[in-house]
Amino acid sequence: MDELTIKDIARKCGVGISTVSRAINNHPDISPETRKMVMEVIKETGFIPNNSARNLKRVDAKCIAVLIKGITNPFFGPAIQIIEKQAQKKKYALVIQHVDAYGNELEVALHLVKEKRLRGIIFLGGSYQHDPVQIAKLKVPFVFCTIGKVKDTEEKVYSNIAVDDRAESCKMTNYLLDLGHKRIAIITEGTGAESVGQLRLEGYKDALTARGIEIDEKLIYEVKDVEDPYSMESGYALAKKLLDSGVDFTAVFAIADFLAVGACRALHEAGKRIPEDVSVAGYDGLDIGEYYTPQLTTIRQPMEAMAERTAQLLLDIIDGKSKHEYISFPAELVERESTAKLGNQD
Amino acid sequence: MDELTIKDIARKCGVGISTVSRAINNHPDISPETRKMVMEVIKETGFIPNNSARNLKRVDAKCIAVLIKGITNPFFGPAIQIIEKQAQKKKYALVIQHVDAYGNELEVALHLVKEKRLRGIIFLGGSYQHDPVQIAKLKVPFVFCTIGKVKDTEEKVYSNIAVDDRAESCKMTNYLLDLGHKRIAIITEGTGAESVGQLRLEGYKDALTARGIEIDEKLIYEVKDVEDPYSMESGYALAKKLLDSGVDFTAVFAIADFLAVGACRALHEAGKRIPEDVSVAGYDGLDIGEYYTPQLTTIRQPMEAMAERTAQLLLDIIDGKSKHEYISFPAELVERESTAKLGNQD
DNA sequence: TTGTAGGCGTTATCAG
DNA sequence: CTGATAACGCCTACAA
Repeated sequence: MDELTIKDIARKCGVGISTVSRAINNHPDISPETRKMVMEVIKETGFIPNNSARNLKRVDAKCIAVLIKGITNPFFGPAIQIIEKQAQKKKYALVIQHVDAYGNELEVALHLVKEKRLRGIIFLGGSYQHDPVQIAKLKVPFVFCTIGKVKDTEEKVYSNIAVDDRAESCKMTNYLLDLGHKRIAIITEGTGAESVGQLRLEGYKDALTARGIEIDEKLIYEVKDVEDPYSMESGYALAKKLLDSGVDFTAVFAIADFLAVGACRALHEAGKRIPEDVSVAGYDGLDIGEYYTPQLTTIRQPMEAMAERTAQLLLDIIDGKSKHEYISFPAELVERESTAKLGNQD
Repeated sequence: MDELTIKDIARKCGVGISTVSRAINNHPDISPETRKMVMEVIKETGFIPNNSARNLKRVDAKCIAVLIKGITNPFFGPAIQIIEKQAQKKKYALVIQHVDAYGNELEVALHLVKEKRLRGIIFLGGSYQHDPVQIAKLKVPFVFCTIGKVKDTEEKVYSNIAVDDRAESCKMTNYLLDLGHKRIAIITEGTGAESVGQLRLEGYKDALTARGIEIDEKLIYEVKDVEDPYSMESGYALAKKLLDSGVDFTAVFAIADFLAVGACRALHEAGKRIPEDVSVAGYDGLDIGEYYTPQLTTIRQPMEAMAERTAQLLLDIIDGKSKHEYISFPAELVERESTAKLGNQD
């Protein structure tokens, strides 16, 4: 009596096992009364079908997964909600899995596909560079969302939906340059050569180079070897380093809003006013940027729209109604309180 | 050739199925050379055992789960890391599952126990009131972490590790009272009668009542019917309502740091200085409270210590080395910049 | 040390 | 419409 199985239910109902199965799975060929009776007993006894057994046998589970990089990244919160809704609308089950910052999401995906019978996968965040061997092994359609660069091969084997991180980063840097800043420090993330942090750093360099400003390595700070590379703590620590270095700067571009917040605190503690003494810019468009004082100038990624498109695209591909695509979304530079013209502030 | 199974590996190696299984599962009775050979083939072919099949058969999987209330609650980030480490130390696999704010975590737990063969469960956040029928159905040991009230029955069927929300909330209210505030607005969460929001509200009332101050319902604001009840957005909206109501107040106690941040913004926009015009207090001890300007006075829960104790307790109970316990952790009132004496500020 | 056979709980495929 | 029965992929006695 420890674990209830479908057999017990069948016996209790005085019907065959398959009848119970049919009732559970909303199969058409079963009489309404029988179904009702069976369902009643199931409710009474609190029977829960064993998912492992189902996954093992089932071939056509309508199920997709979303793998999220980072245990607890608020950036993806709204995206998940939206994907959930889209999946529901098409009657797909959705499994949500977090992958920690230094984990290999493709690896996790491979395992998950074996365990559940996934029809498709969405990757939220993470690396844009993956082992082609692993990519080849992943037989179900998948789409990366929010993940920058992508090698444009002739035959697309996956989809990608993202903002052009390099260009947007360049845009923000140009914005700061237009405000008159020349000594712009950047706080970026350097966990690996294949993360958005690198793309955003490149965009920064692009902008400076285009204006003929030499890139000063003393103004580049990279988060490394920490559990959460996009934390306020990291931003704070690096901004402190920057301040301590004594190097001259009038603006800080943090490639994530959280980093920007941390940087703001460090600057504040050092007696710098924002934006009067130093301008600070972020990236992502998190809520906190709106509620922080000063409100953060940032690059807002259209997360909702991207998530919706991602889910639709994946579902369409599964249905054979679409091929893989690389889609670039425009981001918006949101001017707020944390940046100002050099020498003529606010 | 679509899906590799243990049989294929066995054939490729020219050994029996069970030999492969033994190699995979680190069984003792297998010759080192055979194991090595098998493992090599597995690596080459990229074979991944089907987890569903394993779960179905296995009885002694060393696996526990942690269920987290809220899709993306940064509050639990550090806790998860710690639990992960403790589990690893004891060679337990850890399944991490998020339950959305309005989902039933016990329900999810029941399903998970069936699917994987869990030895125990940790609940992070969520309701403290559960259907006794469901509780009874959950046959594996489980411990609630961070979840306030608990009915003290003679025979404990689960464990609970938490701060005394009611008392701590009372402490914070008293602190504000001691600063001279009498008109203290509270922003709390009212999603259900069984959440920590209610406990904290009670603590607030306790403090006022003890001082003979009448409770003014016009000062009580509850978040309701939103996807994320602990958001800055909610705090902002309620603080705005409070301001618009024209009711008199000199302090705001938000029962979560995020709510406090939102409230701060609303006050700031209304031209109120913090803490000169209005004191604001939070609860939880999130990072943001430290980096926000002004830094938030808050109740810091010892999340790390609680998480560690939680994991240890659960593992001990599983090993039969301990019985269920209700453990209360002390929280710390952290005085920072957002609160000040009434009429004699900062 | 290794291989064979049976079964975990379900669903799919058949006959009735 | 319903009920047996054979898989699903793996683990585990048990036999060799």
